[in-house]
Amino acid sequence: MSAPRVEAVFAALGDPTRRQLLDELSRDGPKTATELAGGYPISRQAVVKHLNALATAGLLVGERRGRDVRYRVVATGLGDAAAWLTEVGDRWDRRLTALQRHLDPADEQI
Amino acid sequence: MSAPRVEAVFAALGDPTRRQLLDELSRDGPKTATELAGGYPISRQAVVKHLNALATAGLLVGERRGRDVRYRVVATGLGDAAAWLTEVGDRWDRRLTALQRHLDPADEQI
DNA sequence: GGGTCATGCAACTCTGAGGTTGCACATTAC
DNA sequence: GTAATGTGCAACCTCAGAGTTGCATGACCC
Repeated sequence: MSAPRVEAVFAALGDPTRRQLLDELSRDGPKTATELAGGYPISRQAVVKHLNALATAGLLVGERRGRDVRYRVVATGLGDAAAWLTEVGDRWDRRLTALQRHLDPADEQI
Repeated sequence: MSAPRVEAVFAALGDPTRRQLLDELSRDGPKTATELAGGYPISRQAVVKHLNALATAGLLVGERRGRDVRYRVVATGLGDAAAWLTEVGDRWDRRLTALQRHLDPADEQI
């Protein structure tokens, strides 16, 4: 259940522009695509595509307000990805400590 | 200093095959490229490219042992990425609670 | 030595994602 | 009403990278 979520989140976060957008929205609060596009060397349409990718991954939602759409961060998706990272890291740490317990000095160092 | 590290880590983790490889290595311990390749529907060379990408991001190291090279996980790079995720998430949470404090019911709901 | 096995290197193909442009559709402002 | 502004849609282009194949190199085993 968490697996496909993490899948989409990392795919979305793989692009540096998308990380910047997420960063900016989390810092400044909700903005429209046109407002955001001003700060990047790419077209508004390109920004919209990135925002849609982030929204599909569950990291953003776009809320219509008359003529414009304001995008805001949804933090839950990030939590899942962070959990995956720490899980892999911890798993390796456990392996390391388990190995070190059995280790005689003649063996190669880990 | 942490920024370019995170950059490389997310770029590396953006590919599902690379996440699987990292997952497998963290679970089963060090393996060679040929051993790993057996479990995937792609060629050994493709696996090697992925392993190099992960190594460049500082998530793996390859250690030569006579004829073969054993790849093992390095957990530190993951920590940086996890820190970035939780930072963005926390930042948004702070924004949320700050907004809710100033909120009068007439305004739109966040 | 000769055979086997794993790695390394290089050239090549090809799909998909990032980007652009142009235009149509809504909504606001005058 | 009309002009201006923001969004949505679709066609198109380009290029990085995921994958392949082939072969050379180096280490192990007999």
